[in-house]
Amino acid sequence: MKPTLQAVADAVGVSRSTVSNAYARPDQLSAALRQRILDTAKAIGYPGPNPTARSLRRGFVGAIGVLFTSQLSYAFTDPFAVRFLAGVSAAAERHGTSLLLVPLSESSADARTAVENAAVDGFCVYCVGDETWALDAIRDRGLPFVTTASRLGAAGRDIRYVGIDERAAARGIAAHVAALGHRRVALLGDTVLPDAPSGPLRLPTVDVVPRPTTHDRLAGFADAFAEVGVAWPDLTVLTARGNSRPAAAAAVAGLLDRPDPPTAVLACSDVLALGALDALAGPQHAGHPPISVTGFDDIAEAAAAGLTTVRQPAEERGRLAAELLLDPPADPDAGHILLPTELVVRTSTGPVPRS
Amino acid sequence: MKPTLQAVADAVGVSRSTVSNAYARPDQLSAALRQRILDTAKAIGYPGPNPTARSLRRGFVGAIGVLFTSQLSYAFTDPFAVRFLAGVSAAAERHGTSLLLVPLSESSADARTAVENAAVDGFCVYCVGDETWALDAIRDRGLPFVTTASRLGAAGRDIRYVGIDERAAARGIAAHVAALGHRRVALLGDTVLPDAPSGPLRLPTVDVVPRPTTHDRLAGFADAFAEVGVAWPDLTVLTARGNSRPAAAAAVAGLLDRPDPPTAVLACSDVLALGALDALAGPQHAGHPPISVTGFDDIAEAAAAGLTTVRQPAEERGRLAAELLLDPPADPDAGHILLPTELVVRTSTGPVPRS
DNA sequence: ATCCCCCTCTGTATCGATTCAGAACTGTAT
DNA sequence: ATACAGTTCTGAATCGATACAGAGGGGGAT
Repeated sequence: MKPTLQAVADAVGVSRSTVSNAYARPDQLSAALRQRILDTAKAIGYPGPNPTARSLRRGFVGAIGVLFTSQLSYAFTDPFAVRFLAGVSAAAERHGTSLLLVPLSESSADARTAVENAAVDGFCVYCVGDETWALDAIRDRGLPFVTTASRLGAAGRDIRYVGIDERAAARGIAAHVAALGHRRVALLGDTVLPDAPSGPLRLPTVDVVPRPTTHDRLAGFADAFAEVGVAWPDLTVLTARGNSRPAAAAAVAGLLDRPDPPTAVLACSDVLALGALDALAGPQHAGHPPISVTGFDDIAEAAAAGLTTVRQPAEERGRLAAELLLDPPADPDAGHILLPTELVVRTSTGPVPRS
Repeated sequence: MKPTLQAVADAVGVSRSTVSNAYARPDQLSAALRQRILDTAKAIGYPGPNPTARSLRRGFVGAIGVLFTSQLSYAFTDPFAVRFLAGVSAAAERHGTSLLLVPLSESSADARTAVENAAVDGFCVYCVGDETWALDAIRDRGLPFVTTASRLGAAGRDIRYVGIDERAAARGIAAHVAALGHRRVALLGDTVLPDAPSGPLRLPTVDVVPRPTTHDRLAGFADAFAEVGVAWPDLTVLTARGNSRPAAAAAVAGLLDRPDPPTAVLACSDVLALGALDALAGPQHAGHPPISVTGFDDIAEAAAAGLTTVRQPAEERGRLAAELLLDPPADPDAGHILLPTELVVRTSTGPVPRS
């Protein structure tokens, strides 16, 4: 059994309070006694005040939870998520707060338990899907949180939120593509519908897409093309199972054999766009006219690949989310942040080739 | 004030134990009563058992700490560290354990406190430097841990360890470079000496290098060149402040103006190697004979850059570290794992150009 | 009818600290 | 000598739950 505070107190012959003060409030006792206590503690192998007991008594933990509404191990493979995390960690670091990464198993019941069992003072929620259970679970626990879910952000509720205007940004990059003359285009999203296999999809309207981010970006793309006379049914929608390069490549490859392949592919993320480029770089497409590709997020690889994309401040998003949580602004309106985005035109887009 | 277990017990008219059982051990009470308790709890807004109190009583937390012996926010910018983390998180996920990322401020006193205050059941320590304070602090707390520090690993102590044979792997890639005929080479390491500015360094012997990983890799490089008759003093050692591309580029650029530039640069990490390539791709080097470059780790960018490097299983390293911590093997020898590495030859290395 | 067992539920001790009002002591001014 | 102010330390209450032995009641076997 490890010695406790009490054991040290007994060994020194003082009260428990005094030993506690020796650690947490040096000004409450004489330096000599404090030293004697610390020495004795070391001598009997006291590991220092138990953090859990301290948290219980003090009423706070000194850690914030980071909740990815997907597998945690996936998060580390997503460059955008990693940059978000880097931002969160920078803010936490400055604040001296730890970060608790909460793992999620598949079943949502377990996921709720994971939220309920997390010893944290609040949550940063990185929303990948349309799940509200996570927010509900946090709210039920009465913990403060900040979210990145565009739908909730747009809801303008009292929910603290850091995001971008997904739809407007998407419209912007799509307008660029439209201005280059593209009219036969494919839109590529991650898990456009929950269980659809990678490939083309027929959707009555964009509003059936459950994931808020995917929905908003697709809707933005559609907005821009609607303005140049291309209606929703004339757009090809591709889904990739999971935000992965191979899945995106597969989805795009399936399109290339068709009689009238698109002249441009607009992806909902850079990772998907890179997958599209992979497909276009393959032998299947060799000799055919080039197809323009756009991404979203501007991850590091995008520049090297010459990808035209939408830049959003990823670290900033994480940093602000954590700061909103760690020192909440007095003004509730300040808890609702929309960050600017920027269209970055590189070499992956060009005018429609005349055939 | 949030309602407690006791409040629910009072509201339902049962004992505290019964309410506790309703949450943690459904088999200990009738389904009907359990439902009534859960309903009442929801009605009065009880947030569920307090995780901190539960941990205190149960004696474990359900989280493991991940300690980077450097700024946490740096860790997310290092591709190798991210892959390590991905591995740790995969294991944690499977085990239903959370990950506590402990932030470190500059001062080592604060850093110790950070370790002392972390509410965790054990630590995975990702060692970047030669710091032993972290291990000492963890040991003083009496917590189990697993480390990646090669020096400790090599020490063959009872410390649990997952790593690679740094020196042998480094010797392998250096032998490849030597076999290509290179004799005038530069070795590039991250923070070879703590406070040296980026650029060349004169070291009496490799053993003055404090960081274990950097030391072992440089020593491995030197081993290979010693075999072909190039002694330590004939090797140029370059240091880059921090494992960053620009710092590496700066260090290498400083060498290009010299009368006898090296024909090869062997870097201690892919990030540094990419920096070296940046410098060589710049206008300063245009028109000059190519310089071979090697990296270490085989991060994702390495393949795209055609970098010859040493592949090591990064996720695997993290995964095994976490598993060693989460289910300790009965056999103590099994707690000491050396993973295989592989030389990956790409286009960044070639024979010495005849001038 | 008696005994025994099982199923539910309760009471109390306990996890390991922090907090805060106040006791004891010391020294200084009146 | 008395009062008063500081400093240093103590005691008891408290944070919010879990564990475990055991009480009480109902039903089946004998």
